Amino acid sequence: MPPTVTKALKPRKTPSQSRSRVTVDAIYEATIQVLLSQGMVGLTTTGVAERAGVSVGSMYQYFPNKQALVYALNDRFLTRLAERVEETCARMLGRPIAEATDALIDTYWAVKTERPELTRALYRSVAELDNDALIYAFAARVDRATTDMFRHAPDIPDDEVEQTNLLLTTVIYGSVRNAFERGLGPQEIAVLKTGLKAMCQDHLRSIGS
Amino acid sequence: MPPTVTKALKPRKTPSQSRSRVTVDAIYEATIQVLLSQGMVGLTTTGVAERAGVSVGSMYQYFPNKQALVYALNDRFLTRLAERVEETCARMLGRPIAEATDALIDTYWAVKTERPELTRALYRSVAELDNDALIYAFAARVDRATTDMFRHAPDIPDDEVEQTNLLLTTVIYGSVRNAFERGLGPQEIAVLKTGLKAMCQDHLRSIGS
Amino acid sequence: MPPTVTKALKPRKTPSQSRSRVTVDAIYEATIQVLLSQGMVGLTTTGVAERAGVSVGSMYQYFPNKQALVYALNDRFLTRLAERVEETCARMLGRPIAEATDALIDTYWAVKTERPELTRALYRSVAELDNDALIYAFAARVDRATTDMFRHAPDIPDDEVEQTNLLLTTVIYGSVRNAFERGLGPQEIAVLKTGLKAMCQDHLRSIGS
Amino acid sequence: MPPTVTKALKPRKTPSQSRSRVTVDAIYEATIQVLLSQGMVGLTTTGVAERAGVSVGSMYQYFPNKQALVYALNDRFLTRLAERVEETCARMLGRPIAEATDALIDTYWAVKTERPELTRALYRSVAELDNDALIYAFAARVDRATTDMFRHAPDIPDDEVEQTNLLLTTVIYGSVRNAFERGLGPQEIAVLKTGLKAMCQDHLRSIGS
DNA sequence: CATGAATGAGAGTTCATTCAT
DNA sequence: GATGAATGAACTCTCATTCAT
Repeated sequence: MPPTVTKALKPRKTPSQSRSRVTVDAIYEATIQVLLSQGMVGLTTTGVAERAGVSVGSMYQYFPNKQALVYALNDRFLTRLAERVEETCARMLGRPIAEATDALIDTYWAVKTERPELTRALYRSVAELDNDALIYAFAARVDRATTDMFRHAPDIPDDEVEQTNLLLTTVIYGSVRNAFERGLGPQEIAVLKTGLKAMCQDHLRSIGS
Repeated sequence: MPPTVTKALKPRKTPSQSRSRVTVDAIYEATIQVLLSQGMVGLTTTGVAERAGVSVGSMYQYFPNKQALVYALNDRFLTRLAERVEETCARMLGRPIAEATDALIDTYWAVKTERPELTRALYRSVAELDNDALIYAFAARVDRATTDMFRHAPDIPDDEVEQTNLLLTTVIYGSVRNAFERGLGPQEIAVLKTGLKAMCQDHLRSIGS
Repeated sequence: MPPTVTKALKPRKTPSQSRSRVTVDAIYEATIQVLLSQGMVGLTTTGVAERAGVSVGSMYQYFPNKQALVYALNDRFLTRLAERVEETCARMLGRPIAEATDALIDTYWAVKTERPELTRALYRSVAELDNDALIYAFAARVDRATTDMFRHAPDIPDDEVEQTNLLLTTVIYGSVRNAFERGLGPQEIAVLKTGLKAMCQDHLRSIGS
Repeated sequence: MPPTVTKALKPRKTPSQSRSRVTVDAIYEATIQVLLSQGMVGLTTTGVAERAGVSVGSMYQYFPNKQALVYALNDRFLTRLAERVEETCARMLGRPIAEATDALIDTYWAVKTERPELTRALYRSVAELDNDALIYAFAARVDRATTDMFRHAPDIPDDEVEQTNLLLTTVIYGSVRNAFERGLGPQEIAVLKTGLKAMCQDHLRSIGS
């Protein structure tokens, strides 16, 4: 059911010259700024270009259309996220499942905490259809990493890996997202993190016996 | 941080005459149809009016502007959701916390399952800023109901109610949402539900001792 | 080899209400004015709308895009032309070929003379690809009429009709067009008309014997 | 009524160095390619430069603006055409008018047949106003040649030369153009050529007596 | 001289909203 | 009240042209 990309959404060219690099980076940053301050609705091409101190024409030299801007942002963000998760999973290969899960939560939480507003802004931007494909792709990528991690854990039977992975990731990702969308204070956030970890541990202990 | 409403978003009047009622309902339904088939981007006033078999002018008789349409939809949906939760909470007043939690999950899950695509469409529509206020309001309302339920549970100390409520609701709402956004099959969905319930029970048992 | 139409080029709706009629007519006339004074290059949607005393939005209510404007103009013009030719052909059914040819030249010449600048402007506008289809269609229509006329002439063998028709129409249409494109004075034009008629007569006499 | 040139349309300099020569030729050829494949609408400066394997900047070294490109193309083509006609006329000096006319038709037809699509493309490009001047100039040049040829024919009275020239050239040029614009097959084209020649001969015989 | 990134005026098009009928 | 034609600000995107490197 993953939707198909109907438009060119990738940057026209990977910028290598220094001048281009600066321009592209300015555009990225401007897109984030505008997205945060005006939201998806207020994200206009001229607005972004202006904020980036660049002409519209220049922008279109690197991004074939408006969607490509947001797409690129999501791509960057998700790539970073996926890399982080993969890193963690690699580091936790062979460790007991409880430890692995804890590490996963830590990693996920950390990424979200780094630029929380950007995270929220991006979640919303996904409404523009074509990004769905991107999301699915990254979900699959991350899924592969965590599944692998769990499969190598010494304390979980092979035939439970899939199911456990599905449950844990769904609960973790969903809870983390929700935690950050509720506009809570840092204290409550901290409490939630501890609670989530506890819940997972309790459950793992319960099925482990 | 809750955003403030800057526009008139409510329907101009509560329609009481029968003819109006029909018109308004047609508009509601048309909005849903368009939202589902075209997404937020393709939701135009003329499009909705046409689908509803009503003139744009008439539509503006009942909804002062485009946002009001989506606002009303969210309002309806959230009201129904809140009522259902409140109902459950009332029914579970005084019951042990494990039972109460189970019932909460069942209720929440049931509401989502009823019109899953509409649910997703609405989630996305929230991107239009002003609906945030609505969401916050309903979150608070539902929170009051669940807190109340947990406070009357015989097996939980008063000073843990707030925390437990925050954790459980965050995890439940987040997980349920995530479960439905992943585009999973019914089997996996069912597995997830069972798993989520188990996790909550395990945790409650753990802190209960 | 006739090109295919790739866009909607026809007016959105045939205007029936009086207000619409006025609007559409104003747009037609404005398009002609702009086409004559600025040429195809200077024909902008806002320019036409302004000249017509109408908002761009209104224009787009009746014409789905810029091309449709020119398309409509060509359509109108060619329809009128075709009707005139068909009329003449009908009137000349059964007449000797010499007379028929003379009448055809007169008709064609008359149409061109009526609004010569418009004629030239339209010829040029055809450069916009999709109008080719229109041209082909009308060429075929007119061809049918003239072929029919010649077939009913008493003084031409059946197996020469096709060829004679092709030659005469090619020469007549081409010559008339060229005559008007050279920017000649009325005197020279008149001389040309006489000369063209004479040429055709001479040839017919020659092959008739 | 001949339009006036408002912009610099000629190449900046006559290229004499060998490197320049190659560049300019590449640009010429690229312009033709693009014109044929994309039409006048798709003829962009960057597109041509790319096809020519040259930077836009370089192109502007040789052609002051976009129009100059098309202008140069027309210039080249028309010059070749004029030269061919002048050649024929020179060769036919003093020959009887019938022969001369036949040769003229042959020449004109041959030029058109050589690169028919280019011919059509150029005809269309003329829509860009300023080329009109060019056309008029060449028309006059060719006219001079043919008039001269006819004036030296032994079998036509001096006071009929002008008129005959006007008629013959108008009919020939118009018919040839039309023949090639109708999208006919080679057979029909051949028939037309024979027919056109016959018509001219018949007429000349008729006025000659 | 060559390059091609940068420019930005201006084009086509959409759509929320109004108001004469 | 109902209608839907009219409005026009705002948006996305193109492309001829320039000029620092």
